[in-house]
Amino acid sequence: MNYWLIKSEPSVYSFDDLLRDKKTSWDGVRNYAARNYLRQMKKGDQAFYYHSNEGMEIVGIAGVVKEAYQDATTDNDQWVAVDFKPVKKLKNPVSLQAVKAEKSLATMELVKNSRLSVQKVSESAWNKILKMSEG
DNA sequence: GCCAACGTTGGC
DNA sequence: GCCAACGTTGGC
Repeated sequence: MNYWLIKSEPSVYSFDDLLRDKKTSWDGVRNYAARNYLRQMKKGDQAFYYHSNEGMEIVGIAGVVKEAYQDATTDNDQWVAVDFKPVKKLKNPVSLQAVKAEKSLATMELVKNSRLSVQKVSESAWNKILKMSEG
């Protein structure tokens, strides 16, 4: 089981939108690094849902319900989409600021490469952030 | 195959 | 709204 982090601008598609829709297709990714992560995702994997630009915080957890398939928004078969469902909303969102302030999380892609829209999260970072969200 | 120019993302 | 950081494109 792997852990991930997916980013979206809440004005475009927020975690609340996902809660309302029950399921969404994560398509339109046009970045190779992000695409490679999408391809590695397995059904049941979980991902932090991060709001970029507005909020700048991890607000919830989404789960993979359908593994990588041809992205319907393009004919180019090198791009893929993954389907997610909402798992749960975090009790307390974990802000980028809080992640940055936590030394053990300094190596996260969220901190080091803020532009990557799909990221991998280590198990220890995952557990750490979960703990922070409960506090 | 290198690298300058350009476009986009996202934090501030 | 600005701009740094990064990825992509395209000329050579």
